Amino acid sequence: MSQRDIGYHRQMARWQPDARGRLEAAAFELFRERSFEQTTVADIAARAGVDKRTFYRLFGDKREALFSGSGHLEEVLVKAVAETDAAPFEAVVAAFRRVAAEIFADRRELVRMRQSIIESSPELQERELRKTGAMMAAITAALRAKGLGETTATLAAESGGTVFRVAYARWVAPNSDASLADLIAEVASELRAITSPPGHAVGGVPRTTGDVD
Amino acid sequence: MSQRDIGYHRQMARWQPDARGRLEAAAFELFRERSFEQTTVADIAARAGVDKRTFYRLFGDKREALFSGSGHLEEVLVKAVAETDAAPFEAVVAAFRRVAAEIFADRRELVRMRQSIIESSPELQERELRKTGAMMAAITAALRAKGLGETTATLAAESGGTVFRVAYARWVAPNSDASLADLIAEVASELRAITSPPGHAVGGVPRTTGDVD
DNA sequence: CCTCGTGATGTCGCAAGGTGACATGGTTCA
DNA sequence: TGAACCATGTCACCTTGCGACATCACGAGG
Repeated sequence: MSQRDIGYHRQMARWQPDARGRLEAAAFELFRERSFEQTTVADIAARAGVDKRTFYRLFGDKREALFSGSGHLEEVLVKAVAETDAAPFEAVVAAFRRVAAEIFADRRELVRMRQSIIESSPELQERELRKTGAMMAAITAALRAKGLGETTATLAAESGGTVFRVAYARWVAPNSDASLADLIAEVASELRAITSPPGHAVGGVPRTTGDVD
Repeated sequence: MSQRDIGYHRQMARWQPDARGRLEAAAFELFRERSFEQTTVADIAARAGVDKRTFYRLFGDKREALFSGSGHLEEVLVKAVAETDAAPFEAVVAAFRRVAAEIFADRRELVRMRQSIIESSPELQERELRKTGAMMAAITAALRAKGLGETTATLAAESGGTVFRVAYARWVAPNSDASLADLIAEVASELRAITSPPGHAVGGVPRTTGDVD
């Protein structure tokens, strides 16, 4: 069943190395070939040459195979937020622009494929929502660690996240060619315009101190 | 097993009426008594006096039993947004204040119980995220129907949603007694403060007027 | 060189989520 | 009276996920 007859080359370990990587790759391929729903964990394991049980030991559940990179992303984001000393919202936007350049910039095609997989499955959409939610929470925590109040921190993190999601959606869209970092800057500016006081004057906010708890 | 000795009063249908309502109630009770994970669909069905298969015909999946009201909520929200003619962000905030008064105001305790159930289960959290996401999409659509651009509509809807979520979290919190509508107004004003243009020379975004698609 | 422990895997079995197909029996209308 | 209807119950089955136990290469000692 598995490949026990390998072992004729150097290392010659009992099992081929990087089971995790092979499983991620197998899952990605299969989700594209068939769909997420029509791919069985057994299928993924088979293509990766391991047992179904091994898949679960490495991933927790079928969806996780597509979200392995989110940990790293969160890490970079939190560090970026912690290191800057700009105002909360600006700090978060800057952090997103940084990951845009450091992590996403060179992977547009890959991101597009991944996105199309996610969009085809409600289950994956839910998981993505949870992952981004966790990232927002991490950013909020990082902001709070800098002395900000709960509400201010949450609002800054969530708003920044909204800006990122909108920019990201545009970036991933078919005929888009602008850089993600630029799109983020644009969207952030639009958000400022939209939330500026009812009247009109997009400039000076009429007081409304942001004094939080 | 099912409903044994009923049928002595008027209608006397083959089955007790409102299977859906009984299932929702049974689920709510059981999720509180044990937890979501430790409650089986079979348990819920048994308590409601119907078969497991009936549960699935009415709900789609186990989580759905807790989110039946979201349809109504979305409906009211969309209508409120469609009927006003205020600026986008203000329109969304106003819509949320309306549902706060019309739907949530009298149900704080129930909402608290429900929230504690959701917070104890990752699966339910994911589902809630998806439901709120769907509501934001509906609001975005309502805004677009009024002639707004995709980005503006999305940003207004999402920002309004963020304001609502933060206010809601405060409202549901243990020692809170302020009204949800008031909290929403407060939080909205804080968001305006946070996103108002950087003091002055912080991070002037390069150009990028808020010109939407 | 043998032995034992360790760790990543494979095997087995099973509870629970979810679904298709078909059986049932009140209700309604011709 | 009878047929079409329709919400339910029944049954069989697939898949997800997990606990428990068996394996076996590899490394540390004796």
